[in-house]
Amino acid sequence: MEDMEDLPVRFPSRKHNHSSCVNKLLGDAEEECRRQKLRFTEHRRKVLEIIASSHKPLGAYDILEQMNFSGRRQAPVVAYRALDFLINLGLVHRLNSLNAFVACMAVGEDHTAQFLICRQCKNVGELNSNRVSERIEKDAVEAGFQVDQQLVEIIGICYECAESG
Amino acid sequence: MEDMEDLPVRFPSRKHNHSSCVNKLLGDAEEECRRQKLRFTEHRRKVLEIIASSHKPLGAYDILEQMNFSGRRQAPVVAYRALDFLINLGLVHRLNSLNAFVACMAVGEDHTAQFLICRQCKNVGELNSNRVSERIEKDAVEAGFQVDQQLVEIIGICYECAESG
DNA sequence: CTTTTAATGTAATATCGTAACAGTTTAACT
DNA sequence: AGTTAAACTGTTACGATATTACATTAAAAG
Repeated sequence: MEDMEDLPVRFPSRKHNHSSCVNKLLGDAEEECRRQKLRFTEHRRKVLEIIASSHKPLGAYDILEQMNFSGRRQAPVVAYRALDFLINLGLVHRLNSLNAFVACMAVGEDHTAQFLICRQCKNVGELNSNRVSERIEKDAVEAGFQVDQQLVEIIGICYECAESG
Repeated sequence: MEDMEDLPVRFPSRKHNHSSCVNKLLGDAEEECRRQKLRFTEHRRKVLEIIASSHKPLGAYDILEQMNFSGRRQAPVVAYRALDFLINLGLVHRLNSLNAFVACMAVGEDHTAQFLICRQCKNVGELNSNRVSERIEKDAVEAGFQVDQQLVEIIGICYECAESG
């Protein structure tokens, strides 16, 4: 009989409250940085805020455009440095098929992630299926391969887009 | 009880015969083009040959470098056009995490594919696990997502590299 | 043999990402 | 506090990846 674990998934509804999820993520980031004695600098906060304010993946240069606090245009490396930091902390994920970035939707939950990319509305959701990651791990090992990292990106149509035609 | 289907996997051994796999792939390509009434032009043949001659993923510009038949340097678009063609035909796969390309190892077998990328020897193998693709499909659907395409890239250490330390 | 479709040649440019190095801020330790 | 070491920032330049646009040529279909 099949393992019936619950299947966590987060796909951003069209009507969910953005500002609350941004605030949660900023809070989590602050806490995590305190715990690990890392610095949550202005750039890092700003980049996280920008990414968290959209569930559509943003390119590094999109982010950069929104970083002109002082009217000054930042150099690309500024965005990339902050992104590296946030990715290492697990607060941001990189989507390889899009060269773009999204906020993590399951911070602090010790999760695996597979990304659900809607090619219509462009929103990205996060499937946190241990069944998928375990299946991959097992089959890779059976094939003689030792797994360090899994990248799973699933392209298709989300529930809301399927409904509205 | 668990489904015990066989698990096809191709990881290029250090001592396998390259020229025979190149020839097979070129033959498959010709046949497939005849069937679909598509043109297997010089550029396309050359690009496929270059990719098939290596199990290490090649970037578009690496390929380009090897295309200097006539001493003439080709424009990037030449490589990208041939790559698009070969990818649509299923003869070549793109690895998103590396911005690079590899030859398909299971042409004409109507297969799903997950890529095994060895971070030591840089060879890339192909796991053709229907169990993995079905698990992804099921869990995505259960999460309300309609799947069009799956991208699965697995980074780790291959069997031969694990053996030799 | 002409019409239409597909492929090529060529140039320019867009997009994505990193290296290198000097200067500044922060944290940690006398 | 003053010193040192580590982390972060500013800035410039550049490298790597990929696409657009358009004129030309070759091939297939009628």
